Amino acid sequence: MAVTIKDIAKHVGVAPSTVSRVINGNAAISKETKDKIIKVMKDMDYHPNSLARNFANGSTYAIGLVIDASDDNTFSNAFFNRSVYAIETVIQQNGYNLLITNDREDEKRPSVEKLVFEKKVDGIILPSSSATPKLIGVLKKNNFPFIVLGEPEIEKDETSWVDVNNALGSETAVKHLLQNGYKRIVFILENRTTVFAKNRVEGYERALSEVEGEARLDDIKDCDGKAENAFEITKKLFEQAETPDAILCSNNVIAYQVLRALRACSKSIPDEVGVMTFDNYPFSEFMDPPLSVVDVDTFRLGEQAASNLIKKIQNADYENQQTVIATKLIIRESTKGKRK
Amino acid sequence: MAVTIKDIAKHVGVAPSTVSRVINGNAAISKETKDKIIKVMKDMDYHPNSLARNFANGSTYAIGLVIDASDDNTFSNAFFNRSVYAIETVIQQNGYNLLITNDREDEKRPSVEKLVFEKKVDGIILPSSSATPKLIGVLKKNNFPFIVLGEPEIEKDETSWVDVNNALGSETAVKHLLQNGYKRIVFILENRTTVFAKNRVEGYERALSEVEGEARLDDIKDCDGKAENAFEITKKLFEQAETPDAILCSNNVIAYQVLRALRACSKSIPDEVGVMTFDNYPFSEFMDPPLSVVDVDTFRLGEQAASNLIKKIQNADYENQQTVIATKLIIRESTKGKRK
DNA sequence: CCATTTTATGCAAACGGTTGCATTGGAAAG
DNA sequence: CTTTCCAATGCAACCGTTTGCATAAAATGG
Repeated sequence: MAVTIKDIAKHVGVAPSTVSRVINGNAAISKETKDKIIKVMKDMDYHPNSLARNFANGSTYAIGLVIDASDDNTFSNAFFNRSVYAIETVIQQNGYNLLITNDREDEKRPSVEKLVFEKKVDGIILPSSSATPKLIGVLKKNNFPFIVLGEPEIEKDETSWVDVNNALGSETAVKHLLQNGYKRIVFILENRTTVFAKNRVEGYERALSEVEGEARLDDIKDCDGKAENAFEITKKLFEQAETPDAILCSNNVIAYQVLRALRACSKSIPDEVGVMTFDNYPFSEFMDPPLSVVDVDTFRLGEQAASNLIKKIQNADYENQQTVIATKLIIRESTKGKRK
Repeated sequence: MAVTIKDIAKHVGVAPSTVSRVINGNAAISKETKDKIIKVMKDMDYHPNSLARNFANGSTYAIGLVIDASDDNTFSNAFFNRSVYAIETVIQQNGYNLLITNDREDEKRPSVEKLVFEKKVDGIILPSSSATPKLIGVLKKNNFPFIVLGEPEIEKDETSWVDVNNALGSETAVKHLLQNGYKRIVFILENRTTVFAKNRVEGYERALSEVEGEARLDDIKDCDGKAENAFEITKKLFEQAETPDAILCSNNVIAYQVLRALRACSKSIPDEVGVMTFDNYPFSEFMDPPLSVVDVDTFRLGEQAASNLIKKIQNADYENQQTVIATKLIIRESTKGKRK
């Protein structure tokens, strides 16, 4: 067996409690004793057993991150990664560990609830797609700290969440396009049913509503979850009599398909058609032409979520808080302006 | 406080140990008692406290996954995601939880070693980039179960690891190109120094060595870690007197840049130049033209790693094992053959 | 029908820390 | 020189479960 706190105590000639106090630094211990204990701990290569520690403290020092397993889209996951990285960074700085669980609904006792009931984590972060009434109910009933990543569909005002200002993001994007001479702007989304998609649509419509009758509101296209459909959708757009002169994409994969389609139709960017997309993938800068984007700071998203959750864990009556993170427009070649 | 095993015992009128045995189902308990206990557990909404449980068992039922924090490449992480998903799936099926840590070298007591010393996990999975002599030393000294994701640079034969058959993968790819009439094949890598890159180069050279003097071995280009450099590299290739007629890319981002460059040089694919890449990104199928790829099954990679590690955790003298996963050639448009 | 084995259950120690309370010795205060 | 107070440390209970050993009851065998 490994060396325990008692071994240290025995060797130094003090009580285990004294050693414990040195480890936790939460009580007055004479410098002399302290130094002796620290030395012996080093010499004996002692490491506190976190199992025992957690048990005694009634805390796991772990926070759970739920991942929507049904989201098989590698690319959007890639994007999510920055958030995960941020979350991990913040909670580690605060002495917590990150426990990741896929949200599988198919089991009798869903794994997420298990984390709560069995006290496997001190708090959880979950994507809005996992924030079902059932789960939220369980969490609230148990007074369990949690925060939602992305604006939830339910109990918006009674839960903590962080999200990107999607509405304002697309509003700004559309306005930028309008200012650069583009008039009929089509918005292509991967899946219109999510909350964030709705918010983006809202911003899109808001921006267009300020312009006199020039915009057509049926110019919102849905890829039905398959970004590659954007290729056909775009091609069809340009077969119509009245063709658009700008396309706003809800992500980079769609943007890629749009670029392909425009090439196939021999449309030049940005002269004839402006293209803009959400999500600043590292490589949008190197696309052809370099893409203007609505940059979403997913690192800050994760950072906010994590620090918020930790506050809640450490202070039970920390009140619910909704944080909205601003997007940033990055202007590149693809929206440089329409040729008159 | 939550309801404990003692509360259950009291209500049923048995000893706590009996309840424990029912929970673990590892002893003979009369059906009658068992049913009574189960009923009361349900009625009182009892859930075993895993903190206490883990403590008593001396096990965390968690496995640690180390992520190379220095790898800021969102795209390769996206790829890694499939492995993470697989790992999570397998360990959850076995009753373990997944704990994720970024490998930060900058701290005094590196977080990875902390996981080991403080018994925060029962075993760890680490990428070969984190498999430093120091860490491996610590793990071995503590007889701590671990498995490396990707062929490690050191102690290849004395550690467990899983990897993709990179050498054979590129060998097959090159042979396919040769068979389809391409003669001078350039290999563009993101970073030639990693083990897996070396293995790929090895396969590339092996395939070429079987052909009579037609191949030039200086046809290996390194992007110095920046995939976007592939654009310039490719363009330069076609400014030379003797131009290549096929390009093998070490990942999709490179492939994308290569496609761009070829378009800029007005080279047609696959007529004049064949293009092939590693990693079957969902969208390589929708590139222009659809890309032939060396498909790397990262799901299986993670799956293997996880199940291997679990065996090792549950059976201390399970011997080290090296698993190499075959790649698969997926032939699409981009290597259809050179026009004679 | 008694001896032996098996089955079902209880008892209590153990896991390795943490922490409230008690105790001691010495310093500060009067 | 007492009295008071505080800093430093020890004692022992406790956190919730598991498990080896003991025991009683029931089943089996001869």
